[in-house]
Amino acid sequence: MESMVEENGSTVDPLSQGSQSGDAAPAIATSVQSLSRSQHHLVASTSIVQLTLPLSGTTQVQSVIQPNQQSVIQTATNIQPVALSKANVILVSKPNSVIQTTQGSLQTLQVVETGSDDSFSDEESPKKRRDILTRRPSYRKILNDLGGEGRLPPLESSSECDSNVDSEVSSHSLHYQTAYTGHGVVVEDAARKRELRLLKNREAARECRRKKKEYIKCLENRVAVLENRNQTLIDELKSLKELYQQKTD
DNA sequence: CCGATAGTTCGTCAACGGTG
DNA sequence: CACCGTTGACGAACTATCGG
Repeated sequence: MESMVEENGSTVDPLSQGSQSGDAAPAIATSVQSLSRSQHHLVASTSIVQLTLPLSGTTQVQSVIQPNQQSVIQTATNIQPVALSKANVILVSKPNSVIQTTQGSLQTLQVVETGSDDSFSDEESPKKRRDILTRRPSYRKILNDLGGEGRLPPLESSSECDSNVDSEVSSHSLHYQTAYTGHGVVVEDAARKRELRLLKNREAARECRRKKKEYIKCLENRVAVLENRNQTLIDELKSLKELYQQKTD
């Protein structure tokens, strides 16, 4: 896949970035684990573009521009929200980056060094740490959240599939009721409960995989949008640079 | 055509979180 | 706490591709 390229030549791969930083950024990013056995820790940004800007030392800053919301500046190890109004252009000068808007107002980017990639404090419980690292909202929730931004439709309630399950299960249940007489009722009951559970889980797995595919499609669409937007911004940056160069000459 | 290999799909289990 | 839904992991079955 083509990487996100920025002024200073650094590249950002929107699908691998989060695994490098190793932190959780719920405000702007959602991690996906094990989309396939050879594709671990795919990370999707909910932003339109991300620019990686090397600053002093090892600190990196991701500039996240969202079309319908305030933009966010995030370091690789910690979230650093900076308000940027929509449609502003980010001009980056290194090493002490300054966020500059086209309206002329300057917003100095304050970078907080955290010292290590491990953004978890000692006070956080192992369980919480593990949850942050490994737990992920369901595909339904992720897609509904994305849909809430107004760019993606909410995930359908899959009522068709649910109703299919219900009808199939209920028909089995009816069948079970007729078998609850005579000896070995307990054993038979357990066996039928297991059968029912397997049936439900089978359907649940199908539904889960369907949602997963849908989610991946959304991510792929988003990548395409991000790449387009990235190119637009690169072009815009280039023209602004040329304009600036003409003025200073 | 046939066997080997890789990739995909499906069912199942287990772990976890949410809910009543 | 029991129950249920969700989803990662695993193995088996199936499918596609390729070289001999």
